[in-house]
Amino acid sequence: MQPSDGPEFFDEGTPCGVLTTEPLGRVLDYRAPEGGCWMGAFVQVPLGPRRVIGVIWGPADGRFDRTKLRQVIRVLDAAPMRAELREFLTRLADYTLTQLPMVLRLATRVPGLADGPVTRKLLFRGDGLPDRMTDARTRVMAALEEFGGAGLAPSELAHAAGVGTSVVRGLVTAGALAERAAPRDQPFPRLDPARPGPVLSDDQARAADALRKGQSGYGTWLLKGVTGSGKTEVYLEAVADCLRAGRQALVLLPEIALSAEFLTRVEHRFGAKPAEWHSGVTQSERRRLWRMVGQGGAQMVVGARSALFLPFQNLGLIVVDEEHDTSYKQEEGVFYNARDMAVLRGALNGAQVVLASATPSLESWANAEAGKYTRLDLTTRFGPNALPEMAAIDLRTEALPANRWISPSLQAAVTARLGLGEQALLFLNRRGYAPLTVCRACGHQIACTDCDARMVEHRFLERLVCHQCGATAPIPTKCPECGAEDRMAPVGPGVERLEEETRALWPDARVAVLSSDLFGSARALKAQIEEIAAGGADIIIGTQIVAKGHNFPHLTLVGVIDADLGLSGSDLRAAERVFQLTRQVAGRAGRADKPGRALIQTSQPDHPVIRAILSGDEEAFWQAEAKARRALSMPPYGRLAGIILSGPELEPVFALGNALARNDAALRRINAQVFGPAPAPIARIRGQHRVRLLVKAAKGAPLQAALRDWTRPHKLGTNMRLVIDIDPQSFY
DNA sequence: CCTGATGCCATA
DNA sequence: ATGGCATCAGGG
Repeated sequence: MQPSDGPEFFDEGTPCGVLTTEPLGRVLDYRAPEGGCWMGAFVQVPLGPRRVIGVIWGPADGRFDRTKLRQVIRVLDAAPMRAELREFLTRLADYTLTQLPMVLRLATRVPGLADGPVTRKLLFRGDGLPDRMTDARTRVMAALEEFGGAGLAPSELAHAAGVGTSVVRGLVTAGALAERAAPRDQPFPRLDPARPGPVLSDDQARAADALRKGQSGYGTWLLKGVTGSGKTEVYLEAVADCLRAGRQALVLLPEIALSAEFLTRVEHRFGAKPAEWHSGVTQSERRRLWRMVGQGGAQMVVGARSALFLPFQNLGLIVVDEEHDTSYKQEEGVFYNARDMAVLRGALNGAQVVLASATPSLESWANAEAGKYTRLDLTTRFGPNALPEMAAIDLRTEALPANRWISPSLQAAVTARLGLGEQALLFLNRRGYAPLTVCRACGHQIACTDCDARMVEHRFLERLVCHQCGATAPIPTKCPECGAEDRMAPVGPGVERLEEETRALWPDARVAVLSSDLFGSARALKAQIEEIAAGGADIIIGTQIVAKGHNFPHLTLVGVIDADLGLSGSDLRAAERVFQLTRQVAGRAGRADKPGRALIQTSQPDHPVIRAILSGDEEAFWQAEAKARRALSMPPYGRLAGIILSGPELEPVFALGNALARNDAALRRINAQVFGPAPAPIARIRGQHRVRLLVKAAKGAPLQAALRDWTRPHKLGTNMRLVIDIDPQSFY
């Protein structure tokens, strides 16, 4: 486990480079400890008055006065970090513009790393004879005979014998039982890939075969199949091949999809459950998993995105299930997309990567088109109801009354669903009450004084809000232009106004609105979503956040209020979300045997994207969507970066945003454009005001370097933060 | 990220 | 003078 010499070994007292988990932005030199140390070793080092954790990262830099070097305190009891993982962390830090120590932190987040070898006391047969035998004592010795080959903890032994722990203690004192220290962290039960798998359909067998033939070195697959088509069985065959080759497999699932059901399926296939890594796992299990993964004592890990940073010894396969799920994007601390980073880690480890989804992201679809990924399609559908009934409501022929946005056809459909006790979702990607406030006397439109943008009425806040700069103003009763009293009128719908109309149409229905600005915290939002999923609402009104990886099992009708909004480029992924939402309804219909329906209100029913959605022709949808994105040079045919500024006071945060927007020479050098500043989707989190800018560049442009040059000269005020979000998932 | 040093101000 | 707190630089 520990290399004892060679070029990667540092003899006691010689300088070596240590990367700590403190945000220093550079590797520090230390003298090797007693017994020496080696590349990748986890160590404890003195830093100022403290002791911190680090990893031997390379040879000493040498510029620091050698006589002033402090010594590594000790090498920690953990398998050294392999070169592939060190390279992965370095590349991830470069790509995401995050300080390397922050990324190292992700790979060292394990309880008890700084502790010595963790042992526990186990009992074995002792040499002594007990002074007297009782019935209870006989049972204890018999239980030890039966179960105690590898030793038993006192409580386990007492439990097995059906006696109290005092009986066991008495036998220890008498010498009939001996205590010995044993490592606490035991290997995980072996998985047996030789067990017979399920009988696969032709489709599945073909896909599994292709994966098997590819099992040498790196390669990425896009495994596409509708819900219920058996993607899991296919990739579990890839896991089986990986295990047969003696390598480790990692299956990533969106946090929300991690379920006992999945673990049971693995157990059926391989005879034992895999190791689990996610936020709900206890500290001691996390420690056991982390150590066992590093020693080869865990063959298969099922985990959330952070499992990507585990110290695998011989990683042969990474599966990213539900690869389109937006929760793979971490938008806090280190901003990374676990799906993309899985591909990077796979490449560095010479591992296979399988991206699985019923509705792949356009990014993955395009990578398959470009030949970077190999596509595997499971085409078998089940039942005639696999697709929802989809129809356009042509707003050119079905005229809506003034200030109404729910057409009679949609209204009738919702009423029918409510009668069946099912849920309906009305999708409108516009926050606030009304996007425009107009004077009916003179036609004046209330615009932001600082921006070229109209003020959006937010009745919830009782203010007009500029979505560009975040400025707010009271809702006027008098026209600022002509002075007419009480002639100001809200024009157009936002979700708040749609809620008003909905409550008027269905006064007895329980209506829930999901819009990012109505929630102070992500947690409150998640709680609300879970309540709705459990049936806590009859009608859901939502902006794009409703599509963020959540399933609503009672939902059978989706009404898209204004599909044209998704086509105008205001939100990059709106069309993709409309498409995924309709597919989501399709999944429900197939499983619950309830016919699903999607009604799309549009005034452009002949638009290629709308037509593709209506026809259910997925390839046509992607082709159309790809064409639209290419025309705008948007991802995946262009690059984006979000800049998030935050601080306790709004004004200085905006001032910095404006300064950045003005001084964009470094961006212009690579022909990148900057948009904003605008309030972030969640404009205030934990008292911090958040403002964001968006940078758009061509696909091949050296974006990271330009962003570094651009932001470096700007000094941040106290308590202000600037973070860069490469490939942002959501933005306005 | 922590910590200890520094400096400014409010208070004894 | 003295202590409290906010701000800042340094860490090998």
